[in-house]
Amino acid sequence: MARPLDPAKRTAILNAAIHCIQQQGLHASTSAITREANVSAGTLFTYFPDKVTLLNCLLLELAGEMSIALMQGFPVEASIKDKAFHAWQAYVVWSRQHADRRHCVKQLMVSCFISEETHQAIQGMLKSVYEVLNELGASHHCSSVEFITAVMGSLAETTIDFVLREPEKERHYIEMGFYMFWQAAGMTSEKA
Amino acid sequence: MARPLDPAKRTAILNAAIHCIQQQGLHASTSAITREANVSAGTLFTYFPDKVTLLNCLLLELAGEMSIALMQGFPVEASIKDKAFHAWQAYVVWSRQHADRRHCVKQLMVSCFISEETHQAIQGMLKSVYEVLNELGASHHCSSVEFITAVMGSLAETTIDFVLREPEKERHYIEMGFYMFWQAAGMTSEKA
Amino acid sequence: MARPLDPAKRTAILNAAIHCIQQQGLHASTSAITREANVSAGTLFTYFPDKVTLLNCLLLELAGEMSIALMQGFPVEASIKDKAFHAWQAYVVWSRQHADRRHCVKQLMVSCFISEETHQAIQGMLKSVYEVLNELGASHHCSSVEFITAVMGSLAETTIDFVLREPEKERHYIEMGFYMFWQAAGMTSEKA
Amino acid sequence: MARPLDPAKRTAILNAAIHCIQQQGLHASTSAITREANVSAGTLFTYFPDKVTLLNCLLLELAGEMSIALMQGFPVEASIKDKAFHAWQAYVVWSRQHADRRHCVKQLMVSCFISEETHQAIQGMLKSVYEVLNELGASHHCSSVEFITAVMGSLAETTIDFVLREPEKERHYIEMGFYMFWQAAGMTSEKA
DNA sequence: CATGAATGAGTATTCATTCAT
DNA sequence: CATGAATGAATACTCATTCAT
Repeated sequence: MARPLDPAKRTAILNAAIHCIQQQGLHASTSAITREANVSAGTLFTYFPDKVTLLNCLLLELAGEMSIALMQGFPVEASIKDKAFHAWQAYVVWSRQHADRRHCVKQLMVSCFISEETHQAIQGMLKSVYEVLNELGASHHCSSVEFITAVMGSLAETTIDFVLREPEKERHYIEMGFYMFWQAAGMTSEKA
Repeated sequence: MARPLDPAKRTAILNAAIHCIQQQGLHASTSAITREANVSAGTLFTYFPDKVTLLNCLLLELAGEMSIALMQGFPVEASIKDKAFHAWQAYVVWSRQHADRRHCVKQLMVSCFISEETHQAIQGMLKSVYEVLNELGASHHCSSVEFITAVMGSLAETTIDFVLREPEKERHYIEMGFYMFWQAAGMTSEKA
Repeated sequence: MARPLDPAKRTAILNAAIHCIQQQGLHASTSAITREANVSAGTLFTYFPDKVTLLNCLLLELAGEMSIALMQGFPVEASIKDKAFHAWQAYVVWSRQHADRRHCVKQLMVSCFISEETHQAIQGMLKSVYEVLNELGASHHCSSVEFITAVMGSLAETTIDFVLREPEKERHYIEMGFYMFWQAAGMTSEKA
Repeated sequence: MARPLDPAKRTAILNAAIHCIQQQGLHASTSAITREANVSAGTLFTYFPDKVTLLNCLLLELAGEMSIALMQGFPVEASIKDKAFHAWQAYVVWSRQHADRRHCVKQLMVSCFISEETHQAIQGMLKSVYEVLNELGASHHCSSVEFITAVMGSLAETTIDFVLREPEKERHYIEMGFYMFWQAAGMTSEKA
C-alpha cells in the first residue's frame, strides 16, 4: 500500500556501487555510493541491510548478467573447441562492453567480503561454462582440469586488457588469445 | 624518496607494511604498521611523507628485490628459450619463497595508490627481462611483444598460484606452465 | 492527548512500549515499539505526535491504572493505619503483578522526557492516597507530610524489590515493610 | 618523551561526562562529552578505549571519592549507632555537595553498562560501610541484613532529595531521616 | 487512515597526520 | 630525531519523523 520498494532505486545503488568501486576500490564508502546514486545515506540500508550484503548482492547481480551473456547463443551441439571459443569470445566481448563491471567482479572475487554461499551461487550460474571446461580437461586426458581452467581465465583476462587498450583490434586479440590458449591446453596432455 | 635517516628503521617499516598488507590489505592502518615495526606512530612520517608515498616506495623496493632475483645467474649467452625459462623459473621460485611479498606486489599493482612514475620506474627495473621478451618477440616475428609479455606474466601468476597450493609439485608446474607458455608464444607468429 | 482513532491500536502501541522499555530502556526505538505492536512505523505518529508525547501518555496511562488498583476496595471508614496499610499492600501487590509496568513507571519518573504537566496530572490521580497521607501527617502533628509521603514511597519500593526477588515471602515483606514504615512515621512527631 | 597523558584532561572528560549525564542521561553522546570537556572527538578515545569503559571508570572514580568522604573521620571505636549515623550524615552531606555526582552514581548503578568487576570493586571500596551494616544486622538479630541495607539506602536517598530541595533544613532532615531509619531498623528483630 | 520507503542528522569509533615534549 | 597525544574528518549504520501511495 505504501510506496513500494523502487527497483530503479535498487539498480541505481548497484550501478553507483560499480562506479565508485571502479574508482576507489571496495572501500568506497556507502556515502559515496548513495551520493552517486542520488539517494540519501539511509536509503541504501532499506535496500541492503549492510555494506557486506550490498557487495554480495552486487557480485551476484554481475555474475548473473555475465552468465546470461556467456550463455546467449551457446552452441550446445558443437565441438568442444567451438563451445570453448564461444565462451571465450562472449566473455571478452562482455568485458569490453562492461569494463567497469568486469573490474568490480575481479575485485569482489578476491575480497574477503564474499560469503561461501555467494561463491557457490556463482558456480551454479556458470555451470555450463564449467561443464565445457570439464569436458575440455577430459578430452585432453588432462590431469588438472583446475589448472586448465585457471590458464583459460588468466589468458582471457590478458586478452581483455589488450582489447580494452586497442578496441579496434578486438577480433585480432580474441582469435590470437584463444589460439594461444588452445595450443597451451594441448600441451597439458603431454606433460601431465 | 625520503632521505633515509636510519636505514634499519626504514626497512623495519617497509617489512612491517608487507606483513600488515598481507594480513589486512592495503587499508592496513599506519598505526598497525608502526606497531608491527616497533616504532612510534609519528616516526613513519619522518621516513615517508604520507601513506601513499610509503606504498609507492614499498612497491619500488619489492620490484627491485624481485628484479635482482630474476637476474641472478642470468645466462647471458644461452638460447632465447633458456633465457626465458631462467626468468620464468626464477620468478616462480621467488614468488613461492616470498609469498607475502608477491601478495603485496599484486595488490599494489592494481591499486589506485600507485603513480605513473612508479609504474615506469618498475618497467625500468625489469629492463633485462623485457629485453629477453623483445628478443623472443622478434625471433617469432611477433607483432605484439607486449602481448607476449603479458601472457607470460599471467601464465606465471597462474603457475605460482598452483605451486603455492601444492608446493611438492613445484617442478611439475614450473615445467608444465613454461611449456604451455612456449607453445602459446609459438602461435603468435602464425596468427599475428 | 491525541484523539484515539482506534482505541485498540492505541492500547497495542502503549503495551508494546511497556514491553520494549522494560527490555531496552527508554531508548527503545519507535520502530521496535511498532514492530511489537504489529502496526507500521508511521501509525505510531497518528496516535502520538512524537516519541516524547508517547512517553508522557504512557506514564499517565500507567499512573491511572495504578491509582485505580490502589483505590479498589479502599476502606473509607477504617482507621488511618488500616487505610495506609491497604494502600501499601495494594501498591506492593500491583507492582508484583505488573513488574514490567512498575519498571516503566520508575524509568519514566526519573527521565528527562516527562513534562511538569504530566507530573502534576499524576499527583492529581493519586489524590486519594495523598489524602490518607495528609490525614496521617496531621494525626502525627507532622511538619512535613511530603517527607512522610516520600518515605512511604521509598520503603514501598524497597519492599517490592525484595518481593520480586523472593515472591514466596510476599506476606512477610509486606508486613515487615509496613511496620517499619509505621514505626518510622511515628518518629516524625517527636523529631519535627 | 612525547607529550604525556594529561591527568587534567582525563578529569575534564570525566567531569564533562558527569555534567552531560546529569542533563541527558547515560545516552549522552561522546561528542557532547568532548564538546563540554573542550577536547576533540578523538581525544576521549586516547583516555578511554570506548564509551562503556569510560562509564565504568567514571563510576569507580565517583565511588572512590564517595568512599573517601564516607570514611573521613569514621569513629572506629564508637557505638554501632554512632557509626551508622556518621556514615548516614557523611553520605547525605556528600550528596548535597555533589548533587550531579550523586545523580550519575544512581544512574550508573542501575545501568547495564557496569561490569561485574566494577560492581565488586565498589563493594571493596565501601567495605567499612558494609561492615557497619552487617554489625547492625547482627545486633538486631535481623534475618535480612540485605533488607536493612536497602532500607537505609532508600531512606537516605529520600532524605537527600529533601535536603537538596530545602538545603537550609539539612540538619533537620539528616536527623529526622536517621531516627526514622533507626526506629524502622529496630522493627526487624520483632518481625523477622 | 494505514503503510513503509525516504530522509538526514546523529552515533561510537577509526585513522592519517601534526606537533608539543 | 623519536615519541605518542591531539586532532577532526570520515566510516558504517540507526532512528525519529515525513509523506507518497
